[in-house]
Amino acid sequence: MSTPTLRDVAVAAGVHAATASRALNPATRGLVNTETARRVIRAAESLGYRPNPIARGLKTAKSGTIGVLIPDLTNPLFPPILRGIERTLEAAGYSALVVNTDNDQIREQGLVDSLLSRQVEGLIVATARIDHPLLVQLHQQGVVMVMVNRRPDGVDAPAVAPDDPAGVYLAVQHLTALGHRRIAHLGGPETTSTGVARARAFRAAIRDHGADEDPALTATCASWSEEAGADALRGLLDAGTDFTAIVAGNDLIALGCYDVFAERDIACPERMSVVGFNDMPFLDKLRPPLTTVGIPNQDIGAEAARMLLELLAQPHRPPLSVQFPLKLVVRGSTAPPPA
Amino acid sequence: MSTPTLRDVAVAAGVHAATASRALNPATRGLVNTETARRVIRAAESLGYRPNPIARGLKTAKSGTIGVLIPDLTNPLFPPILRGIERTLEAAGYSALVVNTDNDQIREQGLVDSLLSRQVEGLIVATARIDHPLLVQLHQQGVVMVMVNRRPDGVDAPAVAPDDPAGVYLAVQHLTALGHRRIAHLGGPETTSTGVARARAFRAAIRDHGADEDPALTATCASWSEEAGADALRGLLDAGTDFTAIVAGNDLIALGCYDVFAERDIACPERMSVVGFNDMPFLDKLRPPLTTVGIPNQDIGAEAARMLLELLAQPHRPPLSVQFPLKLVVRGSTAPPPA
DNA sequence: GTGAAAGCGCTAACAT
DNA sequence: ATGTTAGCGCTTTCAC
Repeated sequence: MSTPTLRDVAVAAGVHAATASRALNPATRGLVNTETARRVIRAAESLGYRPNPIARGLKTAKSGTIGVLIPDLTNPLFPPILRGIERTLEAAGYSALVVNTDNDQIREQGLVDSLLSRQVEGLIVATARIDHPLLVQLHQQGVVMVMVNRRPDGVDAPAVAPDDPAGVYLAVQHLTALGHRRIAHLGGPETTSTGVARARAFRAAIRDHGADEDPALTATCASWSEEAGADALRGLLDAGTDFTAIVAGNDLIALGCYDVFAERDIACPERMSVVGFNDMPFLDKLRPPLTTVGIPNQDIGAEAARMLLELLAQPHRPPLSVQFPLKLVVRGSTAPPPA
Repeated sequence: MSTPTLRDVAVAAGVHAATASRALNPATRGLVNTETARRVIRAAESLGYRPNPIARGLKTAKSGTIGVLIPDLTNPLFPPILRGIERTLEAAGYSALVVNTDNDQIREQGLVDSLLSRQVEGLIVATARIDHPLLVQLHQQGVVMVMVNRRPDGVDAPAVAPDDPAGVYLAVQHLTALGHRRIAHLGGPETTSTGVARARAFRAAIRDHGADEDPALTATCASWSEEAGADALRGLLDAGTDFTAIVAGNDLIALGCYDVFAERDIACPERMSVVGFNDMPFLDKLRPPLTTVGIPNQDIGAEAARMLLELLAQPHRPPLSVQFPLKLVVRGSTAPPPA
């Protein structure tokens, strides 16, 4: 009385299991008599037959499953990405096996092992550090993968990422248009490619807009967190550096700035402007609402999944990477500098 | 040169595949000579053998996989729950197959079909509506499941949920202690058990604390969202109802109140206090920071997973439900009523 | 204690 | 166009 098997369907339709298989699979249905096919399909329906992808996978060496490596699902950046991934995979009959690595290399190793032994056909990796030996190794082993947001050195896999430089450019442009000349950057960790890329883009954008190029205006945060952002800002302030605006490496770092503003009674945006990066949810509820660079995360996820599916279909395509355009979301945390 | 199979290990160790299987499985290792077992294990290690759970599953009818139904991963309530689930499953050698239902019944049906055909051993369901025919049906079919947060009528599965009445009680207690007598409730939709339970608990708490029991003080939101919360509050205000504090059905609804406060120039907390429910991230960054009832979501998820595993191990256990204690997080959105 | 053999549900040659 | 056979990688009787 358990779930009916292909054999049951075949018996009910009066055919051999192989024929039933062919009839049920749209790709091979052409090989079988239309009338027989209809009969098999009807039998399958009336029995409530559902194919067992596990058994199929054992035979075809395809699991219909993609592994997704996320560092921390609690970071609001990732759920929309995952959403996009799932939608796309789902439409293609694939499922996502999602794991949280907690940015822990040991954990990651174990989780990847587990994914691989579960026969995932490919990996979508949103956890890349610049130096990422595990990924290099997997890539060499021929594991098909697509990177999201970041691409480590030495891994020649396609990546889909926001166009960070363009985003930073938008932020700096906005601030200089408001009249700011001394703009600080609170960058993400130098161990992340995102951190490095945004910092580099910041320097270029400052130059392009003719603002002050002062190395003292750049600080690096120990992590992408409020605390690290607050620490970095305190450092800048304590050093006596003079500036009227901040481009934060991401929204969390910008939130850290808010903490310091409260601590030291700095009026935002009157005395200091800040721009975040990511457009996390609920930023519009802050006081002041945070001006930030918005990233189309769901689209990015969807594109990553699309690319992976394509790569699986055509293993020898050149790995093209794509960059998504960003948009500045202007809210209340930016204003002209104090006179 | 692909990944080594059990047979390869067996050959390397000079034994039969069956023996290798026994040696590698801790549960059956006792059946085999200690020395042979050691040899097999060594061979497995040196070949980098990793068992194929798919093949194992085909034989044992166990996939090592649990389906998790989430309405919307973008809702910050769910990532921590999922975190707790994954941690627990992972420790037990299980993996989670996570799907977003978008609260869409058709979609949900399809996703559940897909999970079931992927042979999930059980379901953790965080999407329950009060009336949920699909779950009733699955439950009748003997699908093992555990509910998170809500339990629909007619489904006799264990549930792990926050102790909502206790949370509402804390909120009301806090407000009455501050001196509020006329307290409004902006409840969640009546189609959700959470909405109904919290509204009921609100009335009871009001009575227990001797505050005004006025039916006009209770409104129901069309959904658990900012917009719906704002709409409900506008309705109450427009009706001329008099009150000095609000217990919102959840944080999103409370955020909707903030919008209306801004719209109508109502000072919070001076003229109106609000308490949320859930303690979403970043609530402490709002102006004013939101007082809310905190829910140990990760613990809840972990417990749900634990219960499901237990249920799988002992199918005929009585379905015990558990309720998690909540704590009030007092921030800046609550103060004594205006004099 | 270990090997032989069968089979989980399905699909892909191969044969008819 | 359909049936036969074999086998994916593993576990589990059942013999020995």
